[in-house]
Parts: sequence; C-alpha cells; structure tokens
Amino acid sequence: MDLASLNDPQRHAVTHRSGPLLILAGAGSGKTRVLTMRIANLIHHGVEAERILALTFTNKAAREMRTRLKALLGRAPDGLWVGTFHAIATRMLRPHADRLGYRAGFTIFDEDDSRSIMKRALADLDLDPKKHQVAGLLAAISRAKAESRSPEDITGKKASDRALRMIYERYQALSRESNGMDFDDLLLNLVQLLKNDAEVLAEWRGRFDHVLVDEYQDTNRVQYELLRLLCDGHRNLAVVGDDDQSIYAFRGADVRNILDFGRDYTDATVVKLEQNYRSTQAILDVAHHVISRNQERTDKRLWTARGEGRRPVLLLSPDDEAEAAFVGDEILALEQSEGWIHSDFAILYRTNAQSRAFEKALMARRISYNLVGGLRFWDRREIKDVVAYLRFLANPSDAVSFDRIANVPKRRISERTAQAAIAAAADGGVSILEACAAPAQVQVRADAQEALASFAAQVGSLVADVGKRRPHELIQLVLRRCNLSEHYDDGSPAGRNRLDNLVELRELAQSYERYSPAQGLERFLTDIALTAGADDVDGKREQVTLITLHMAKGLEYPVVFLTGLEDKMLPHERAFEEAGGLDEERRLCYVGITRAQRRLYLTSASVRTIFAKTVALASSQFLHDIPPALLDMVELEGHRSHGIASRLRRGSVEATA
DNA sequence: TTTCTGGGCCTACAT
DNA sequence: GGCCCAGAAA
Repeated sequence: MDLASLNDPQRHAVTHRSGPLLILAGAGSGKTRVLTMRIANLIHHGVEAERILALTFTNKAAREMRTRLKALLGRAPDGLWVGTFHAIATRMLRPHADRLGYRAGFTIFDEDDSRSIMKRALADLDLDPKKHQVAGLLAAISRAKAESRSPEDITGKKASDRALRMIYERYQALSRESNGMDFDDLLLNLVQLLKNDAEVLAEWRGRFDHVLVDEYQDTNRVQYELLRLLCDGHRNLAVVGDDDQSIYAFRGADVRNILDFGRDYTDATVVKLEQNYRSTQAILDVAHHVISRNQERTDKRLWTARGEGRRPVLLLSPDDEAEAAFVGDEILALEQSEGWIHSDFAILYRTNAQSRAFEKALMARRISYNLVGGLRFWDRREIKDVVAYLRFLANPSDAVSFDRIANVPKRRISERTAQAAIAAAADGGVSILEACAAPAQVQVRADAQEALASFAAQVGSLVADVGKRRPHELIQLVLRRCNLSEHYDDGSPAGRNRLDNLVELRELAQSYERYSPAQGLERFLTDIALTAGADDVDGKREQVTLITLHMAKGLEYPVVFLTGLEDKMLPHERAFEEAGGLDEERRLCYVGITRAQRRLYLTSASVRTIFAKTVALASSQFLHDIPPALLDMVELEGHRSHGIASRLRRGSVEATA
C-alpha cells in the first residue's frame, strides 16, 4: 500500500491504530480513499476482516468501498462487513426477529407502504384522513423514531401530542400485525433489542474490533446510540464526515453528533483534511465565503494545488424559462468552443419541480439528459405489483401487499372485501392467506367469499415454490399463474412499456442470482427494499445530469450550474420557519458549489412559475455573501434587479437590508 | 364492481 | 401543473 501518496493528515488518519478517531473531511479531500486505506491498513496489521464493520448511508458508497478495497488488497475483502446502516441493521435483526414479536421473513415497508398503513390507522381510529395530515403524521412519527422515541415517550399533554401518541401506537400495531417494519423501525428495533437483551448485546458487542462510519454528520440519534452500543467496549470508532455538508436534518440527522464527538470521546484523535483535490481555487473561494457565514461549524478552510482557474459566472435572468435557455445555450457553446461533452455537465436545483424547465430547454436543443431521482424503476406500478406478490409469498401476513394485489388482476375483490379479509385474519390469529383460503369467517357476501377463496387457491399454490425456486423463476410463475402480462398489456405503447419493465425485472433477478447465488427470495426482497435512488446515479454516457442538491452530495462534475438562487427557492421558503433552517440551506448551497471541478455557474431568475402561478423573487441572500470581485456577472435583458445586480456593479457587498 | 371526471390541494430535500 | 380522491355513471 502506498502511504507515501497521502498528504500528512491523510496518512495520520490512515495509520491511527486504536481509540476514537474523528476525521473532518472537507469536500473533495479524498475521504473515501482515506477510509478504504485505513481498512486495508488495519488488515495489513493483522486485524481480521470479519472483525471490521464499515457503515455508510448508500449502497453506492458501500459498493465503492468494496471495489476500492479489492484493488488495494489485491483480493476481495472476504468477511468484512460493509453496508448501509439499514442493511446492516436488517442483517443483525433477522435472526432475532422473534424476540421482538416479529417473525422471520418480515417485510420492509417503503414510504408508500407507510402511507397506506397510516391511512388504515386513521380509519381504525375514526379520524379524518386529510392528506396533509397523513404526510405530517408520518413525518412526526419518523422524527420520533429517529430520536429513539417509542409511543410511550410522547408525553406531551396537548391534544395534538395525545393524538400523535395514539396514532403512533396504532401505526405500530398494524405494522406488527403485517409482520413488517418501516425504515426507521429497522434501526430503532435493533437499538431497543440491544438495550433490552443482554445476550444479543453481548453477541454483537463482541463481534467487531473496529467500526468505521462514513458521512457521520448525517447520523441521527438512533444511529448514534447504535454506535455507542457496539463500540463502548473497545472504543475503536473511526468516523468521517464534514459538518459543513450536513443536509439531512429533515430526516433526523443531528449535526451535534459530529460537532460533539470530541465531547463524547474526550480522548478522541481529530484529523482535518483541508486539501481539496477536486476544484479550482476560484471555486473554493466562492464556497468559503458562503459557508463561513455559519456560526456553528468547525474551523477549516479548503485549499487546492490546482491553480486559480476561471472566475465563476453569476447569471441574472428575467425568469425560469430564460434561465433554462441560457443553461442550454451555454452547454452547446462550451462544447463548441472548448470541447466539453454532455456528461461533463450537471444542472443542480433545490426541488425536483425545477427540473421541468431544464428538461424543456434541453429537449428543444436536442441535448440528451439523465434526470436523476425521477420515477424510480422500483416505484413503477407494475414493478410494485409483482414485488408485492413476492412479498406476500414470503410473508402471507403482509396486509399492505395483500391490499395491493388482491384485485390485480381484476378478481372481483372490492376494497371492502379485502379489508374484511385482513380484519378476519387479525381476529383469527392467522395469516391473510389462510383467512382467504377459509373465507367463512370473513364478513362479506357469499360471492365475495368465493372470490377470496379463488385468490387463495391461485396465490397459495405458489407459496410451496418459495423455498424451491429462485427469484426470477418465482417472478415468471407469478406472471404466468396470474395472467399479469395480459393484465398490463392493453395494446397501448404504455402497456408495451410495462411489459418491457417486467422483463427487465426478471432479468434483474437473474443477474442478481448470478451475483449472489446463495441468496433466496427473502434476501432479494430485502435488497430491493433498501435500494435507494442515489444508488444508481452513475455518469450515464453522453448525457447532461439533472439532479437535486441533496442527491448531488458526494458527486462531482467538470461544469456545474447551480440554479434557482433566489430567496424562497434556495434558501427554501420553509427553511425560514425552522430553527437552524437557514444554516442548513447554506450548507446545501455549499454542497452545490463544491461539486464543481473546473467551471461554476450560479444562476437566478427574478420571476418564476410555481404551481402554474407567476411569483416574483429576490435574489438569494447567499449571493450577497460572495465578494463581487470573485464573480463574472451576466445580466440578461428583462432581469428586474431586486438588489443584487446594482450592488454587484457598485462592488459593494455590505448592504443586505 | 369498475371506470371516469372534476375539483381540491399541494410540493422540499429522501435511506 | 399534476396527483389523489370523492362521487357519479355504467
């Protein structure tokens, strides 16, 4: 291993032997390299691979770590535990599901599933399921779980707190009844198991000698507790992160975890990685002026040996359409004059809705693009249907999946009948499949009972195949037995497309089996459930990337357009209401800027179409923090200055009234 | 039971 | 500007 290729702080982080270690890794400072070399170094010094645990937030990061380790070690790092928090937690939980009141083969619910459970919980409690309520309640429960709080920990006396507690309880009861856990449950249940079960705690605490965590600034309370539970024996915890890139507070991430690491572990070694290997100095200077306005941050400043580079461009345009047109034209111009290609460019924005204008502009110019984070493959209706079949086969108590497939294809099973079957199963203490097979107990008309029985006959016959067949064969069986191909193919191009997707699903299962041959249906379903949108972002050939700021974290592009720099867009309107909201938006802006390698464009519009209505916007307050001398300004005709342009022309950044 | 349509309402970011 | 839902119609 080539330790000489590292700079001093990097080498320090890699060779640190034992005890708590905090690596403050600025954007583009080579943290993945440090992390993987650190693991390789441990192995070199005799630590067994299977006694090392590395935790990430995305499968992509885990995969990359594995690949790089393989290159470093000259062989696959067999036995090493690398994975996302959720995947590792699932792996630790599965063998002990019974101790938590779940059965092996429990389903992992996605957000859609959670919504449908919430609706059922509200119906049970005779509450009005107004849509915003559902989303709000789910967010509140998710937040509670991220903070490691059970229903009984919601102790507020306000009516809203009492309601939340009741709904949270009901939601959990229904999930358990379906033998399923949502994303938050995976972590919370594991932590509670470790806290309450000395035997299991001893098992896992003795399992690893070294634990490493990537993106530590994104950890929440439960993840923090999990790390303490696992590491309090040996204290060999190495975390890598950047407080300046903490942008997931909305899902419970707590920057305090990284800011207070030194307080939690008073003997911690702290290493700062400040040399940047990605961007030009001109870009880093802009980034610095934006982020340094935040009060609560560790003190660091990125520098590069790459040279000054071109001054970033600030575009002031009249509206979102002109903004997008400028970006499209600029891409063509740069390709023409400087030889860049499509895949060198990324267009970054705060909200997914902003992608539309860019899609139009790029399409008009025949520039092909890759829209990241649109409708995922796994979110397509036909895919979710077939996956629901598989889930129901693996877990015939799964009410969410049953509800989804009961009448797909049409079996004359109404929503009311389906709910009655679910209720009968719960009352009788049997699985839903069993309830359908013996429908006399289900409180519906005779013809509906018959429909349930024939559903049970059709689906039940497949259950026997679960242990014997591989996932792709099961998919094929489901498609054939239930005539799903006919059901989806209505002769339209859209129908054709759905069939293609189903074929793709089967092929995907096949290649999965080739990749991990020993794994059965259960593991296949787990991996599907824990696959995130960010996992399949890759530089698609010859396409411009359209991506949100959140999804762009960790990525880099030669030319970056950071768009929608207006107050209420970035920073987002909602951020003004929450404590710390503006700091978080500023970090988001910082993340965007630091994605750029060679060229950076900051763009804003004075008028934007939101919800089909035209709204006037002031330029982003973040722009006011950048000294004008650092930027080249382009002001399009029709731009109505709300302050920034004239200030820039005067060369003053003081006035922010 | 299934399909169609109009109106309400939102939408931040996402493992 | 699109999604979801309620209510009507077949």
